Amino acid sequence: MEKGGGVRYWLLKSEPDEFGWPDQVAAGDVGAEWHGIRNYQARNNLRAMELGDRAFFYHSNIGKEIVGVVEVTRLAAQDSTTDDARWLSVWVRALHPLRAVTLAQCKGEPALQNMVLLNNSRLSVQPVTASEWQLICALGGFV
DNA sequence: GCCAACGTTGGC
DNA sequence: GCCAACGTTGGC
Repeated sequence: MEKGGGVRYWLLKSEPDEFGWPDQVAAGDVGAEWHGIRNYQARNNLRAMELGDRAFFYHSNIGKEIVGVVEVTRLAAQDSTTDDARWLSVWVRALHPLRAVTLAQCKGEPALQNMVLLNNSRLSVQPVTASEWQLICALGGFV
């Protein structure tokens, strides 16, 4: 568990008809609470996030594509949508839109074959490696 | 709408 | 602690 090694990278999944990129953008610099995570692995990833960490915003089900970059603005704390102390949420704000990078596109990239997105499709909060991050940013036109 | 993969629950 | 049954997620 590397600590203090600078910004780390993540991927957050949301169904766009529940909460999509436009909703995240509309939340502005204050951002929005990333709530509703009820999976231990995902929760542990939330807990590992630090201020300033960046995450891809992924549209699951509808779209199946990475559509933007968000930044962590509040550390993990009690999820406001439950009293159950096991569940945490962070806050994130929209940082930059991406030209959509589709799941199919990722599958076609040899350098992305080990992405969690391709190998554990059900995990809704995932780590992303620095090299994966850079490649997807390049594909998405975010330089 | 279907189904595979995965996580959780609960009986033993 | 094992494992069968069940529920959920998410790609197709």
